Amino acid sequence: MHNKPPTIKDIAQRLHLSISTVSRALRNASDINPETKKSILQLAEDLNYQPNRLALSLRQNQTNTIGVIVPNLDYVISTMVKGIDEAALEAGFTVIVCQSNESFGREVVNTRRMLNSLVDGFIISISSETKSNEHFKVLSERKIPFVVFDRVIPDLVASSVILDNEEGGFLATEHLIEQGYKKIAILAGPQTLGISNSRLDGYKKAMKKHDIRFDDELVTYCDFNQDFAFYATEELLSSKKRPDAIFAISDRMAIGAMLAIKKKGLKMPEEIGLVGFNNEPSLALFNPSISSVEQPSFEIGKLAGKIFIEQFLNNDFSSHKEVILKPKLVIRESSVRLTRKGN
Amino acid sequence: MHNKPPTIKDIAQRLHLSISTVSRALRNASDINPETKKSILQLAEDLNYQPNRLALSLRQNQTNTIGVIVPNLDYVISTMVKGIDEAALEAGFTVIVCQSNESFGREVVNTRRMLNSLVDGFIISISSETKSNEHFKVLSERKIPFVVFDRVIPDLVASSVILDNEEGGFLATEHLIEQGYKKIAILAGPQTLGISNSRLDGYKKAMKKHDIRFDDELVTYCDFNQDFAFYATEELLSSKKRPDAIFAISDRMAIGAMLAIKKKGLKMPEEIGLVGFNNEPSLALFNPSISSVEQPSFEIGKLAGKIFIEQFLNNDFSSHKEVILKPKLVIRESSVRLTRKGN
DNA sequence: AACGTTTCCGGTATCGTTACCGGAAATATT
DNA sequence: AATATTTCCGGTAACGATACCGGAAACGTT
Repeated sequence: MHNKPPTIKDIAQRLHLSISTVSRALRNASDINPETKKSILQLAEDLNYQPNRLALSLRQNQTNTIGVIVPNLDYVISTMVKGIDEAALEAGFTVIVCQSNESFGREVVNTRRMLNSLVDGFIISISSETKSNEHFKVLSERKIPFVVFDRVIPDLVASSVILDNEEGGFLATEHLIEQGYKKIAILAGPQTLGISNSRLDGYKKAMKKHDIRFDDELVTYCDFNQDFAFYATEELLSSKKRPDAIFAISDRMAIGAMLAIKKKGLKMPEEIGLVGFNNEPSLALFNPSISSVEQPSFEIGKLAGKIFIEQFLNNDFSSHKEVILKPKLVIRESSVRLTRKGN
Repeated sequence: MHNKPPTIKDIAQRLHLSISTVSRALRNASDINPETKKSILQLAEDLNYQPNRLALSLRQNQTNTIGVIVPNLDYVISTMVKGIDEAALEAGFTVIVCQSNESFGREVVNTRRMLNSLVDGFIISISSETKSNEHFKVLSERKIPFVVFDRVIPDLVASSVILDNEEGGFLATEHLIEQGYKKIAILAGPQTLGISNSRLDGYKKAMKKHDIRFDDELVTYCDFNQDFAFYATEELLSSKKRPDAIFAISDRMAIGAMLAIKKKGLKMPEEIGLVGFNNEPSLALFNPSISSVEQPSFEIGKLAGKIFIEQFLNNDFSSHKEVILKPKLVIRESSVRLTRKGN
C-alpha cells in the first residue's frame, strides 16, 4: 500500500500538529505535553516510523557511522572488525568496512569516498603498500577523528591500539631457542611494514639474550603470502646455512614454510622447528600441529572502537591514547623437541 | 586551515554566481556557458570539492549504495562479497556489509536499520535461523529491490543467484560410490536450510541411480560447525551401522569429521572416505588432503551484484531472474581408493 | 523595427530533520 | 486584578544539493 516510508510530516498532518511538535516528542520530550507526546509516540509506533538517517545526518552534521579501512579480511582482521562492531553496536554506531586489498590506491579512494559525509571518522589499519600518509593528514587538518589499529601509520600521531609485536617475536624465538634449536631463520614480512620490523626486533632481542650471533642470512623478507613463503623456505633449506627452525611472522607464511619442509622430506619437529603468528584455528589441525603467537584480536578491535567513540563523543582531538596489548605463545607439536622434565 | 569541506555555495560566492549555475556546471553542462563552466570546474578542482553525498541522496531519494546482508563472513561468503564489491565498483555503487551472525534478530535489525534511507536495496543471504520472511516482505511492499544469493528465502519470489546444490551433493556422492564405498553417511546441515536439503537430495539421487538403498540412519543433521560435526561423526563411527565414507556438506564439518576419524584411528582413504563442500584453500594442506565440492563463489557474488544493479537502474521490479551455477568436484586424497585404470 | 528564439543564469521549492525564536494560553505571583 | 512566569506549541531557517520555472540579454527572423 504505502509506497514511501512515513515521515515526521505525515504524523503531524494526521494529528493536526506541527512538525516541530512531533519532532520534539520523538526526541527529548522537553517542552511538550505528556498527552500529546503519548499520542505521537503511539502513531509513530503504528506507522512503524523510522527517522530518515540521511536527513538527520545532514542536519546534525554527524552520521553515527564509523568507517573502517582494512587491508584485507583475513582471520585476524575480521576478528578485530567483529570487536569494532561490538563496540559500535553498544554505542549505537554503525560500521562501514572497506578493504583496500593491500593497495595504496584503493585505500586513498576509499578514504576520500567515505569522507564525503558518510562517516564521522575512521578506524584504520593501513595496507602494506602504504608509505605516504598524505591522505591521512587531511583527516587531521579537517579535525576528523581516527584511531589506528593493528598496523600503525608511520610519522602520524593518533590514538592507536596495537599488539606488542616485539614481544611476540621474542616469545616465539626464545621458545625455539629453549627447545634447543640453534640456527633459527625468520620469515619476515615486507620491510616497509612496522609490524614486520617489530617482530624481527623481538627475534633479535631473544637471540641477543641467549648469546646467539645474529646472522642476517637467516632473515628473509617476503610478502604475507603462502606461496612466497613456500619459495623462500625452499631457498633457505637448500642453502648451505640450512636453518633448523623457522619463525614465520604470519600463519599463512608458516603454512607455506611447512609445505616446503614436507616437500623436502624433513621431519618436524625433530629436524626442523616451526612457529607461526596469529594462531588461526586451522593450525591445530595440521600434522604436526603448528605453534603460533596468538594475539587478542577481538579485544584489539573492541578497544579501538571504544577509544574512537569516546574521543568522538568528547570532541577530543588532542589526547592520544596508545594501547599495546600482549601476545601469548600457543605451543603445539611443530616446535616441541624436548620432553618436559618433571611432572 | 579550512575546517569544513567546500560546498557548492562556497564556489558560487567566490565566483559571484548562483548555486544553480554552479550545480549545473558540475553536472550535465546543459544550459551553461562553456567559459563559466570552465572556471567553475577549475575552482572546484582547486578546492578539492566533493559533492556531499548525504544531501545528494536526500534530494534524489537514491543512495547508490547496496546493503549486503550475510550470515557470516567465512571463506565462501567473503569471496562472494568480493564479487559483489567488484560489480558495485564497476557501476559506481558502494557496498555496506552487515553480518547477521546466523541470528534472526540481528538480521531483522540490520535490515530495518539499513532501510532507513541508507541503501537503495539489498543483496541477501539469509541466516540459518531465519524461518519467517516477514521482514523481507516489507521490501516487496515498498518496492525496494533485492536479490538473494547463496541461500534463498523460502516462499519469496525474487531474483536469485545460487549454486546447483543438488548437483553438488550428487557429484560428491557419486564419486564416493565410484570409489567403491558402500555405506556412505551424510553430515547434513540444519534441516531448516534449503541448501542443506538440496545437497541431501543430490545425495539421494546418486544413491538411487546406483541402486543403493537409502538409509536414513546414515543421515545426520547438525549445525554448520566443526565441533558438532566432530561429535556427530564420533557417534556415527561407533554405531553398528558404521559408514565407510562421509560426505559433509561443508568443509568445516568435514574437518570436524576428519578429527573424529583420526581419533578413532581409522585410515583415510583406505578404511573411510571423506568429501567436503566449498573447497576452502586449506583443505589441500591436510594430511590426507580433503576432496571437496567447489562453487564459483566470486562469480555468484558478481552476478548477484550485476543483476541487482541492472534491475535497479531499469526500475524493474517484476521480472525475476533465477541463475543457477554449477559446482565442480575437486578430488584429493581423502576419497581416492582406486588406482585409475588406463593411461 | 518589432518580434520570436536561443542562450545563459538566478530564484525558489524541496528532500526530512532539528534548532532556535517567538507567542498564546494557562498558571502562578504580587 | 494586574503582572510575571510557565507550559506548550507553531513558524521559520537551516543542512547541501537538485529540479523546475521564469526572465534578461543576445541573437536571429521577417
